[in-house]
Order: sequence, then structure tokens, then C-alpha cells
Amino acid sequence: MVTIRDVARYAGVSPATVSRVVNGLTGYSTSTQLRVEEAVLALNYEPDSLARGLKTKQSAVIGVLAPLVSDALASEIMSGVESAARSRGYSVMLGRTGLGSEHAAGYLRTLRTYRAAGVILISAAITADMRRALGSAIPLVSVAIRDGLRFPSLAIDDERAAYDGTRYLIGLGHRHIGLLAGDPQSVLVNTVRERGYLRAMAEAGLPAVLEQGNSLYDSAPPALGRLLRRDPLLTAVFALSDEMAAAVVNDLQRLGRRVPEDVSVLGFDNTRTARHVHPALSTIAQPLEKMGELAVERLLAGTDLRPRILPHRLVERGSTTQVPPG
Amino acid sequence: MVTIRDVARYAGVSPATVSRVVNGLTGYSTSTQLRVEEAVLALNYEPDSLARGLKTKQSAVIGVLAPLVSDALASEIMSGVESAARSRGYSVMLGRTGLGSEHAAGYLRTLRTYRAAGVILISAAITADMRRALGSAIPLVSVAIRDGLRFPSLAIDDERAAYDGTRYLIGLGHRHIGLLAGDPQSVLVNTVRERGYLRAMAEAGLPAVLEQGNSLYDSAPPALGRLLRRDPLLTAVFALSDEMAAAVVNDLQRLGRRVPEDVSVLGFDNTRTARHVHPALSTIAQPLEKMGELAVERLLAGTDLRPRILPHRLVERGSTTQVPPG
DNA sequence: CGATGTTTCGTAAACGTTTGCGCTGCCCAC
DNA sequence: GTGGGCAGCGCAAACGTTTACGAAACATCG
Repeated sequence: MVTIRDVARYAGVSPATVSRVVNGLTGYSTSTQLRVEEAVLALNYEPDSLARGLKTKQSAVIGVLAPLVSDALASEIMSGVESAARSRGYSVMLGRTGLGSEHAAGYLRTLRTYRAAGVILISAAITADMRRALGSAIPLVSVAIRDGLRFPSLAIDDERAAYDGTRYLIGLGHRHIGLLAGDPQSVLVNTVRERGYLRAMAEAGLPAVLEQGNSLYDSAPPALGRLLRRDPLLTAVFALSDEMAAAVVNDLQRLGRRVPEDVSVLGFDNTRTARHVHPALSTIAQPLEKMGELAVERLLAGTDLRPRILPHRLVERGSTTQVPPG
Repeated sequence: MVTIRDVARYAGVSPATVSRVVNGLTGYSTSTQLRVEEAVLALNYEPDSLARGLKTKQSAVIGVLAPLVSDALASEIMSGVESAARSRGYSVMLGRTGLGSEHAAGYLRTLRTYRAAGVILISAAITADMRRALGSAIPLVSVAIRDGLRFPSLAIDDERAAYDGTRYLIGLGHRHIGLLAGDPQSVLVNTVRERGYLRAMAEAGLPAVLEQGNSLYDSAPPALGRLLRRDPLLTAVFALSDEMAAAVVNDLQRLGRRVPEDVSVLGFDNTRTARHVHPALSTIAQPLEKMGELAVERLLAGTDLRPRILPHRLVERGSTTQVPPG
């Protein structure tokens, strides 16, 4: 392990000077800069991140916390985070908070012991526990959820997005539109999406039919069954995650209903899975990668605590169509 | 920020003693242990990871490097890594190496500056560059790929798995079986899977038909087209990733062929996406989560450099069936 | 030419831990 | 009663950086 002292010796200067040129500070002549740079190259020196962090009370790591690490939504956001972080010289530490955020506080604590530069919280509400664990030193930005006031957030306008999705279905002529919601206690975003749906239905004078899932694949079929029982005339279902939507189109086909001829299904998020289904899902797109990138940008900028609303967009694929005649 | 000194003062002992009880060493009486533990609780003390790592020349981070972070295969392995790591008190640092491993060496270098306890490399071949960047201090285990000799690896028997998959298709009566391979240069695992396919076909006296994709969704349709052109009588296609297999069933349906009635398709990996398609994919399952867990286990055990072969398993779902009569 | 400023650089003290070493008591055996 | 052994603990030095401070060298200007 080659240290700054070795470099200093090699270049015939003091460690302090090496530190200065390595960090691009001022206070050295061009000639010594050259000598130091040459020494760094020759010895293949790389500053020890731990020592540096200890001294500066700040390390170049960004924590990313998601309910599930193998979740498509979180994955794509993390992908954006990773690339933005790396291009700025930061590393990312990964943590799974669990569906109920059970492990979030613990992770925040360890991130603090690493003196992380910031943490990005995906799809999770911020509890008092978490605030305590975080302390005041580490900035946090919350993504894909609008938790309001204390922390900057980065999300689409979920109410409006759900409203727009529902309007779209209504515009297609549908009158019996069921909503497959996510679990409201774990992902608070779902309740505001529900509101958007309810508003659109109310405005159109249509009856709302709503069942809860938990955003995951397996929760959809039973919820779909309940939906169908409550309104057998359903011609459209709006699922609040692509994964549930995928399950819905598969289960519908299993039940002998054609998608989209008999019933249209609209997804949410536009994750990779939206294209894996056949017919491919029409869905409300969130700019997931971009959200990840912006999250690290905001984290490092530090300023501007206001929630930032990103544009959503309806992408039309094969799973939706005009209401069947009759 | 409360330090070990604060705790020591509070408990009326020296920092050294606090360190000893915090780390569970010996050399203190029960009564002082109690006092220290009380102080730790009272002050909510948590040792600084950076200082600790600096002193011990080892930090509790495990690096995980994957070609793509939003890839389903890598995601599920990472999920296993994360849970095993956390339960042992380790944190995981995430890195994207890129399809051609462009960024791998860079990441290894920064992991070294963090004095990571180890790194887990997913689906990537180990280059000389990477070996140099890694140095000798950090253990590495390679997952989902068998790179051979220098580093311990954790994978299924890919040749045998592909062989078994092909045999399964043959056993179903198929004679015209196309293989959709991954990109051999990026994921060397594909060439050994190809061998398994070729062996099974040769043994059965059947002609091999083989096209290259790159493991991702979009590469499949064109490759499928080429496959169909080369053998219009194809009744089965074996895709070397679930994502390609998903694309194949969708594209087949677009072309008016029914799956599995007209043509069977068999996937590989058994990722989440296998269930997202309709009909759900029959596929060769790798124990992905388990592989992630075992990887950290081996990393920390440190011993036993021999490659470890995990069992694969064929899971039959709706996308495969007997060859159509005629 | 002296005074004053400005570069350029080195010294040394920190950052928060861990750990080798040694000191103090105490117990016990002779 | 002396000595050896051992448990319990503190001192202080390290780990590899960064950075305040000051010293030297040099330029500038009256």
C-alpha cells in the first residue's frame, strides 16, 4: 500500500504538498506540480478513502435505500443514481429497507458511521425513527414519493398522473373502470394516486371500483378477482404498478378474456416489465433513470429544498383500446 | 458526533477499555462492562467506520459489480448479497461494470481505497487490468460465471444445464430446435452453454441452428427472424436468457404463431420476468438469491478456492409442450 | 535599501479508532 | 512473607490523510 508519504519522498517534497496537488488546491509552483504528478503516476498512488474521510468528516459515498433491491422500479432509479454518482466520483451503498421500512433506520445509522455524503430514499415514507437515525449531518432526498416538507423530494405528480390515466381510459369510452391500488401503508404514494382516480371518476359521474394489492405480482390475481366480482361489467382495469398490470393481463387471459379486445389494462411506472408482457402494457411513464440522476445532483447541490415535480407521460402500447361495442 | 472518548469519560474508563467491550474482546471486569454498555446506550454511541477501518486496514464493505444494475439476473443475486451482508454486519457497495466490463477496473480501484473486505463479481470475466486494480489484499468471488482458476467462483454447471434443457426439448419430441445465444464476448458463460446445446443435438443426431443475441430483450426479435429463416420448420427455441425468451414469445405471437402449440420456448435463469410473460416461461432455474448469499459467505470464510457448482433445475411452465402433430 | 506583500512550502496537530506494552493490584503457593 | 502469575486497565503510538500556521524565499514598491 503506497501512501502519501511515499509519494512525497519520491518527489522530494512534503506530504502536505502532495496533498495539495492531488486535491487541486493552490500553493505550489508548476515545477513541483509536475514532479508530484509524475511521482503519483510512477507509484500508482491512490489516496486512502478512509483516512481522507476521517480527516475531512465526509466520505464520497451516497446511500441508496429501496424497499426491495430486486424491484424493477427501484432498479431503474438505482441505475440512474449509480451513473450520476460515478461520474462525479462518488460510490453508492445499497440498502434494502423492507416493505415496511423495517431496516431503514439501521441503514441510516451505518451510513452515518461512514459519514456518507447523502442518502437517496426510494419509495419510502420517512419516519421519526429514521430522522433520528439520520442525524442532521447527512442530506437526504426522497424519490418517487412526495413526503412533503422536511426533505427535498423528486417525483411526478402522482395525483395528476392517475387522473390522466383514468381520463385516458374514459376517453376510450370505458365506463366500468376498476382500480388496482398498491398497499397504502407501505407506499403512501398509492393513496394519492387513488385520489386522482377517484377525482376523474367522480367528474365523469362514474362509479369507482377499487381494490388493494401490494404492488407485487402475486397480489394482483386475487385483487382482480374481487374487482370482477364487484363489477362483472368491467372493461378496463388501471393497475398502480406494471407488475400488477402484468399479472392482470396474464390472469385475464387465463380467465378467457382477451386483452385488450374484452378488457383494457393500464399500468403504471413504465418499468422494463411493461414490455415483457403480451400485449405490451400501456402505462404511465415515470422518468426513472432521470430521477436517479437528478437525485444525486440535488443531493450534491444541497440547496433548494422544494419538492421537484417531474413530468409523467402516457405511453400507449397494446394493452388498451376502445371500449368493446355493446 | 459522539466519540469513544465521550463514552470513556461517561463510564469513567479509558478509551481502550471502551473499545475492548464494544468489540467483545477480553480484559475487563463484568462491572466495567456494564458501565460501558450503559454509557454506550445513554450516549447512543456508534463507532466511526472510517476511523475503525483506517486503524484496522479493513472496512466492512463488500463490493458488488454487475454489468448492468437494472438487470433482473444481477438484481436477484444482489438481493441475496445484500441480505447476507447485512445480517453479518457488512454494507454493500454497488458498481456497474458495463457490458464490456469497461468500468470494472476503476471500481476495483476505489474499492481498494475503501479497503473493502471483498468483492463479488457478477457475470463478468476477469481481465488482467482488473487483477492489477484489485491488488492482492482484497478477496474476490465470481458469480454466475466460471472463470476458472485464480478466483473462487459460484455457478451452476452451465454446459450441463444447457444440455439438460435441450434434452428436455428433444424429449418432448422436438427435432427442429433453435438456440438463441447471448453475446459470447461479454458473457463468456454463453459459449459453454452453447456447447451443452451442441452436444445434446449432436448426440441426438439433430442439426444445430444457432443465432447470437446479447441477452437483452431487443436483441431477440432480429435473431429470432434469422433463426426462422434458417429453419422454417422450427418447433422450439431455447433462449439463453429469460429476457430474450420473453421477447421470443411476444414476437412469435406477433407473427401469428401460438406458444406453445406451434412453437415451444424455453428460457434460462428463472428471473422474475419468466413469470411476467404469458404463457409463463419454462426455464432453467439458477438459485440466484442463494448464489448471492453463498457468495458473501465464501468471501468471508476466505478459504476454499475451488469453484463451487450449484444445482440447476428445470421449471416447467406454460411455454413448452409436446411437438405439434404433423 | 528597507519595508511590505506574496508565493511556495514544510511542520505538526489533528480526525476517531485499535492495540502492544506495561503498570498496578490481587490471589495463591511455597 | 516473598515471589510469581494473572486479571484489569491505562498510556501512547499508530493508521493515512488534511490543513492551520509559520518560515523562508522572493518579488514589489516606496
